[in-house]
Amino acid sequence: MAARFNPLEADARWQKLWEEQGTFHASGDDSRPRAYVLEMFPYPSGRIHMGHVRNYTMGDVLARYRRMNGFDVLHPMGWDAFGMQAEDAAMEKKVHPGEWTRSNIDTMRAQLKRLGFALDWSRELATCDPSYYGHEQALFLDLHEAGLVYRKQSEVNWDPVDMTVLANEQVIDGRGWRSGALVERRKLSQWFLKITDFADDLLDGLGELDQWPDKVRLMQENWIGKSRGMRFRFELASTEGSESPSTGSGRTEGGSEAGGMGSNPESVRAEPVEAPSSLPSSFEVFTTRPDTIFGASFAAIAPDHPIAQALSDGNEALAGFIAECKQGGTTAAELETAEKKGFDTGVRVIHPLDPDWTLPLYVANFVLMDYGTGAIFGCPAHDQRDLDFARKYGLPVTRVVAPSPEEAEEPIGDEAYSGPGRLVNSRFLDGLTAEDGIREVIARAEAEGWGQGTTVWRLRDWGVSRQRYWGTPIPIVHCEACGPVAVPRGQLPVVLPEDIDFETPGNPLDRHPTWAKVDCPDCGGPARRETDTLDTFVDSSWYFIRFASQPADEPFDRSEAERWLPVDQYIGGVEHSILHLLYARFWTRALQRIGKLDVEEPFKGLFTQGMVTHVTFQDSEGRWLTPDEAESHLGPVVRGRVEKMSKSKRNTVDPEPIVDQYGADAVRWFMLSDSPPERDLEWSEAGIQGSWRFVQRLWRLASEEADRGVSSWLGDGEDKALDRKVHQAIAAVGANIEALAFNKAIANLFELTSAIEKAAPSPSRSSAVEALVRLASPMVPHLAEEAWAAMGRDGLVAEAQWPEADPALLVEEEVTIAVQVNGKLRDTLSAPKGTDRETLEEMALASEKIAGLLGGKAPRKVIVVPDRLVNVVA
RNA sequence: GCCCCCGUGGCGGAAUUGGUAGACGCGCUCGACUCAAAAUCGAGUUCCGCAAGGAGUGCCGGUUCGACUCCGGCCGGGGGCACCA
Repeated sequence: MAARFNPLEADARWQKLWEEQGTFHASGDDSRPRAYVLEMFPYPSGRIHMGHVRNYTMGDVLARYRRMNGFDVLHPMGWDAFGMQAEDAAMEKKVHPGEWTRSNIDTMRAQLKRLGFALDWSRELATCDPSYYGHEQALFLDLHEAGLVYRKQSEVNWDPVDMTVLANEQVIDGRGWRSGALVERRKLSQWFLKITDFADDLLDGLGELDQWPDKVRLMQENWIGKSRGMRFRFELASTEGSESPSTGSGRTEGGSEAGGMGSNPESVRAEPVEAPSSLPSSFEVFTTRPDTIFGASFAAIAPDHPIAQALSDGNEALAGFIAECKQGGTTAAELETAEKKGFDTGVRVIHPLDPDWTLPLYVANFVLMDYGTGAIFGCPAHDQRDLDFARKYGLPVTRVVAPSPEEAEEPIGDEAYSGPGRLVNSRFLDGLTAEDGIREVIARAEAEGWGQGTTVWRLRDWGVSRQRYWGTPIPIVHCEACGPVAVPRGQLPVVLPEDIDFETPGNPLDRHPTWAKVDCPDCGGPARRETDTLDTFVDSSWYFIRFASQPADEPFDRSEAERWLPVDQYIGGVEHSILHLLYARFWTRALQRIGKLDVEEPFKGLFTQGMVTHVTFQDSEGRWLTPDEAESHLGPVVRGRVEKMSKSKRNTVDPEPIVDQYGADAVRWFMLSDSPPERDLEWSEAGIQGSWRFVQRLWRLASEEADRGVSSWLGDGEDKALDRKVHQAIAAVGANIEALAFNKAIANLFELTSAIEKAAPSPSRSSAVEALVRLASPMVPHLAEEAWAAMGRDGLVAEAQWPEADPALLVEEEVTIAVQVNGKLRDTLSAPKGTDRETLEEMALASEKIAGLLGGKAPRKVIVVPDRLVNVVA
């Protein structure tokens, strides 16, 4: 038997055999229980990186483990193949996005295959293939028919140089990430999916996802952002008479006389301005704290609120203020330090619970048009922003919530009080708790008709239009006569044209000479195709369904898909916690609502793995160096932080040469060892070498056993201690794989390996080696097959049974009992498992050390935990 | 600002319901084999101490016979969200 395991030769041989035999094809129609294991499919950006290797290795171990435990396993792979990078490449390298993408897919597929993943390649799909996106277009039309798709004008980030819409993530400090041009807000007609229809379901559904990380559920909960509260109307006070507000005060800086128009001589001779006639007589505000309504001291509206717009007509000061608000930076840091600014419009509004009480109306920079109603009432005593604002503009601050009756008149200082308490200074609400107060005010508002209880969501409908070429064409035709018309099903897929040009910025579909020109499917008149494509998140919102079932003539077969779904274990990066996972959940529920698929949640179990990190190096001028460069660099080198592998920091490690050098198994082993899978894993040369040594160690053990052959069965009889270790390892490795605690499963395997190495030859030892090979096979499958064959076992270890742990062998016969005095360890003793309390106490007190420490005195108390410890309280 | 997670040897990290802290790996030290090296094997490796012994899971306090684990208050690191009314 070869002294060393040679992965260069063995890996390919086994990979070929698995492929030829279809070892990892999902059957889907036999009697075995089914398991669907899925990792987030990759974007074909060029080459596989270590993050992929880690992600797919984890899924692979689980998939192989499930197969060995008698499951029919679906473990597919595909390509999230649409996206902007391909267009960027087209512009930079003058290659067609499709060509670039497909060639990347070929490269990456070959790289993945070299890692020996137990994937069902017969189900491979790429979202850029018309045989995929054509079905997506059909589903889009299904949702459209069901009223879950609509079109509306919406503001987008427009890059005037690249002539394209940018995602929020592509706007950096107000500029396009590529062109550097100042981004404009433009109104465009966009297609939207009604995800808000499902807001409550998506929120409630989180409660059922008990196999999801709490962190992800929390992030989705915050993203959906449900706020219960009340909407109510403020009537504008009459604008006639000396209180005429129409010119506004124009003050944007603080003044103590709030709304003190009379002091401004200009206002006296102000012409009666037209504003009131074009002004609505009332507007709505939203609040989560209707109980604090008697603490109101002002109302404020967003700069782009219709009333603000109307008032700014002919009021230059206000128009200027509004313009100023729009210029503000949008970065987190800028917002945090941004000053609360307002503009007193001079208009007054009537308090809904007291017609004689009016409040000044401000336009304020911190009120957002796209949340709630774009208008608020300010209650400075109990909201920090309102308090800052009130202090600045000299508005009254009235406490209406007090933690105790004694503090009812306690003035508010620099901090708003948002804690619990009872209502004060609030007329009929006095004495109520906040909750009761909220209920009471809503009840009264609803009875009197000026407001109602309501729920406001942070979640917005999903805008799916992208002014891009490399995406799924939206299957709609715009007819001059009929408006937007769905492309008839028989004409799907709407295929992207291949002959396009990227020389000019903008969407090539728009400029294509013929593609968009069509006849209206309804009236036959002249029409134009929708040239926007779908957000690529749509592509990834249903690929897991297509994996489960892929008929040619429809997106999926319902009963076949339902047999596999939901995905039992989904594994991927935490960066997809919100968007991808929320969209996929929405899409699945939408399909359920329209009766296409009876699945509520797509992913039963979710696991988010950590990143692969590596040290960074910089030279004296701050330039990033690769580890190789750092070694040979002549000047001083600064060893930087351990960071996520990235091209810009030059600390990436390409998996392929590593596989060339050490083989797939060593790489896989390293990806699983050391760090818990949810945390970051630091790549290191020492680490991969350690893995390589283990692979060889395992091989030595197996090949020695194979060489020894039948003679070992004539050995020294059973080795009970080793048998125990084997069965404990069987139980532990299995439990740890199921818990996705791969690092612990690895530790179990190390331990078993050491135990076997130390054991003398015996039948026990031979079967221990066989068990070890089976237990390690999900992690190091090539080596395991090689060892399995060398030991003369039939078939593939990939198809072998996972060994069964004998419960009788899981417990030790002799246990070590800790003996403590006052909780401190002083001695240990050995006793048969299950020794009774009295005996253990006697044994402990008989110990010389313990007797010495007690100094002849009787213990005050003795605590005995059977099979664990005796604690003597002196 | 709000929310969440995490602080354990030189390093990555183990530790069922509170019950022998440091499993396992990396690194390091010593030894064996070797002309030598690599590979491999053996022993050791929390800290202080020759030892007996003592201290020890970010810090301070509490509950308990007993706390890495539970509670309160700090400090430090990471992540998410954000003028969300």
